[in-house]
Amino acid sequence: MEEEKVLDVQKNSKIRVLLADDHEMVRMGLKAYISTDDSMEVVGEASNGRQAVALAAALKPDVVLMDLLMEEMNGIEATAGITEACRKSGADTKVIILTSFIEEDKVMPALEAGAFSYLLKTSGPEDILRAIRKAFNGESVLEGKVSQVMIRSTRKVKAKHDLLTDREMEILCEIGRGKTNKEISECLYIGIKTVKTHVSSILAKLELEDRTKAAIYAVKNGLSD
Amino acid sequence: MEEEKVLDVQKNSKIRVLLADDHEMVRMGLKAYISTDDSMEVVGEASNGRQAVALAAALKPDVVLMDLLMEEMNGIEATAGITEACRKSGADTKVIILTSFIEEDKVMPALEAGAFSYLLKTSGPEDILRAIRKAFNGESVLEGKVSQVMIRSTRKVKAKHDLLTDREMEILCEIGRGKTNKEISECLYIGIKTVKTHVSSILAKLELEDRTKAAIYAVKNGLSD
DNA sequence: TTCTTTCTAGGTCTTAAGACGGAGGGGCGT
DNA sequence: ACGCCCCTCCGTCTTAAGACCTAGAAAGAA
Repeated sequence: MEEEKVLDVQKNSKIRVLLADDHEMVRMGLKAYISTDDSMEVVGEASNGRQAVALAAALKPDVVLMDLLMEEMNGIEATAGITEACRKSGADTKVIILTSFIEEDKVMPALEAGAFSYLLKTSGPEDILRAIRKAFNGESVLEGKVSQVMIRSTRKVKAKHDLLTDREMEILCEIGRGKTNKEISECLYIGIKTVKTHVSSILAKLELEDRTKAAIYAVKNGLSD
Repeated sequence: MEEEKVLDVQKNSKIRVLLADDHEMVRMGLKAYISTDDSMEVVGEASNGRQAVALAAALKPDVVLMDLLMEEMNGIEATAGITEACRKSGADTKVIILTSFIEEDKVMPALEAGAFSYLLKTSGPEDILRAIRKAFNGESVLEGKVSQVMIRSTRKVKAKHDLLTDREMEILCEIGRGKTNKEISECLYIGIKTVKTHVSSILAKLELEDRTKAAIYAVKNGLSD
């Protein structure tokens, strides 16, 4: 019995892990470490978000270790894509965010996108292996500082700016790039009066007083690159 | 002849590499990869800048792979420390900066501190091994984008905003927090006219057109928390 | 169809912003 | 003592910003 179970773990039910990180080096490090643990194995590697989603759909891994900063498609979008695909296919893939910094504004979006755990790369490899095992068993792990951030974020709930219309978002982005109403009207091929109208409703919706505050909002929320 | 040289490389003069990165994972990845190359070996690992300097002094490695973001002492300070120690001891340790992002403001300081090469972690491991060999042979490698940044940085040399006076910096910070002239005048206990004067000279010095652009500048340069 | 939302735009009015020029006092180096 | 820079403030003038109100066209939902 006992032996069978062990065999099970070793042969049939190793935890299947997909790595998603654009740094080959990081993937190697993770792979090297994961390979030292008999209960899990790396079944695939993705170097960008798009690949991660595709591989997750194809491989149906138990766990995805996901970096947030990737080209093509960032980790949050990829996480959303994977959980969405899971919901449809009935698979049960847990996404563990594994990133370098606490980017306050990315913790909540990541969790909303369906991330199961959130770890920092500063955690030792042991922590990561533990998190993989826990995720497989349905237990979520949030790095210490993450929960603090969550508490601060809970009352925010949602980004205010998603009550903006598409057009308003465009204009907010331009404000965040420092453009004047006139410049915005020229680059969007609309009248300056129209721009003013949009700006007014942006300020009202975001509860801000002037375009300068709107620009700061845009920059801090990464809306204008 | 040829063979002797090869033997030399394999037996006596493996390139001795010191790793300095606070992520154990990254060190593992690098170590794994370097171990696949017979011409080099990892002789030590440091998880912060202070350790890196100490180990470099003790081990006198040929090459140090140095991350920029570390606790205790950052990569730039550590690089400066190592090159300084080298100069005194006559050792010839090459420091290769290996970091995640192009942080424009850190490229030049790193090179000034004595960094020999500058690589991004997005480079594949092959590039890194190549850079190690090249560094050992006295050949410097700058990742593509780095040279572009250098060109852009050469004329800047310094951040524009350090030609601002103390008072102007204070006011720029407040602008970056979204305050109006009136609010600034109140919180600094000066007249609104005075604020306007300062704002005008800030805009002139930074070559910006309005306070919104100044606010964006402040936020992007992290001047206003 | 009707109602609602979004995008467009015009008019009017108020005010914050910023340019430009002048000016006095204080600190600091030579 | 003199010049230079910094901080302070004044007045004037122009214009960009933004509030507030109105309104038409198009698209989509009820």
